[in-house]
Amino acid sequence: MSIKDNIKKVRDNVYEVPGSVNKKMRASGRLYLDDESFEALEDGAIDQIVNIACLPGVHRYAIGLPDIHFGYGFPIGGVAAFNEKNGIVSPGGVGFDINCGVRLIKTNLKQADIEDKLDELIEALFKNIPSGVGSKGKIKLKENEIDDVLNFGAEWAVENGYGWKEDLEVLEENGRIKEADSAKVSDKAKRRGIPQLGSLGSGNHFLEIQVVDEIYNDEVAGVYGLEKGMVVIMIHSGSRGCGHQVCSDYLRVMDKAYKNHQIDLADRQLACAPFDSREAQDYLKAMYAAANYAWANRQMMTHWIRETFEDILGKSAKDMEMDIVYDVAHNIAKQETHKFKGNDIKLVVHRKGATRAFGPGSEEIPEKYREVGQPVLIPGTMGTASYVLHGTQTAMEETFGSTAHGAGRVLSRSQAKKDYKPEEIKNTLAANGVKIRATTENVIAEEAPGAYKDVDSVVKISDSTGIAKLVAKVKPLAVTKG
DNA sequence: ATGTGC
Repeated sequence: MSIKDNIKKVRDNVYEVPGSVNKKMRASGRLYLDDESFEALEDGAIDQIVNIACLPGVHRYAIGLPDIHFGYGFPIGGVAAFNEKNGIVSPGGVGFDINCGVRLIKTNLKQADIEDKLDELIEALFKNIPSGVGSKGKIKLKENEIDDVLNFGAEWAVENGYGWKEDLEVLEENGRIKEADSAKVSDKAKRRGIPQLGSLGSGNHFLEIQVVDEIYNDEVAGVYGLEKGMVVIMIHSGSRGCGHQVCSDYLRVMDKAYKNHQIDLADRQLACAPFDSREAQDYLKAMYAAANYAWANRQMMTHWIRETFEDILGKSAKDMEMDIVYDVAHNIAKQETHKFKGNDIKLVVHRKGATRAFGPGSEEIPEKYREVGQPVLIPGTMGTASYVLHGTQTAMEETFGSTAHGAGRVLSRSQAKKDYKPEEIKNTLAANGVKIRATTENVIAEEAPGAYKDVDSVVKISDSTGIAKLVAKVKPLAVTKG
């Protein structure tokens, strides 16, 4: 008997986990999957959806997105919203890499403009943007400056010469959540954050030079400033050791808190506290601070990417129109107001491996994108395509304005190393015309595309269910890996 | 993801 026997299909590519599977459930679950990925999904990830649906104040349903897979407490590729009145906040619902996210930068260059400079460009990017496990940034942050980074995020970066003032307009939250409070971040997290600011990280984090390969929606692509054949740059990076430490610190706090507040948990990894408790409020302020760190981090890398293109191509970044298209968070919880049965409900929306996909008219998105919905950036795996989608009204109604964030892992790192040889992967990439520069051979095997679910199908399910709609496909020309 | 184990 599998938990899947209890699940019924609601409509094409949407499954429901009934609230009756377990007596403790306070809501039902929803899974956005096609039949094939539903069959392939591990029961453990569905168990996690059931566990979340048992948490206090869970609103409507616990959601599994097309890239759902088993994670720490909460699945990755999931959304859960908890009512501020009687609900909880949980670090496991955000994950370790707070504000791991994606930024897309456009140019006015065509592939032909950079073709003979591509080797030089990727080599210089690899050199100018520190990457790898434990990598350190190249700036020397003063002890007291880390508080400004945590409290002001990308604003701090721009004020300190990293990038343009107008960059801030096209970042989720304008690159700074004002409720952040560095006083709630431990000294240990700050100590880890200080040397790492302005670095890419490792694993599936990357920096890619890409070309727009296909346009699915001319109108929206036009609004986002994208056209076929355009060279773009994508950054996939997070809050490094700083966010990791904030998560670890508050998991410990919450492990005590849930007992003190007498919250019944199906899994200790769901450790949480009531929204209005001191523990939850402290976590939110610290988590927002780590999110700000990640926005500052991507902002600094943006600056060095522009400098690198200027150096190699001999034109100014302004002349190359290296504007940011958008920047999205993939791991974050936010206080948001959502409509339900005609009422405004205040929720803490936990997105773990999920992209905000606010639809047309949302005041939270830049004015220039408001008529078409926000850009949704979904990275592929090494050497494969990435996608730009737009947020929709359907997402607002069904998924708290959220959609998938990428290709979920299907092989563990160790398994990937057994199954793939770095040399093979490099040859395959080369055959597809993709250049790669990585810190280690190891990471190339660990990040083999075969170790991940196909991003194309993830995006297709998002598009067909309407929780985000396709705008453009971009394909890599060259990639750097940490 | 991560000073890739406390």
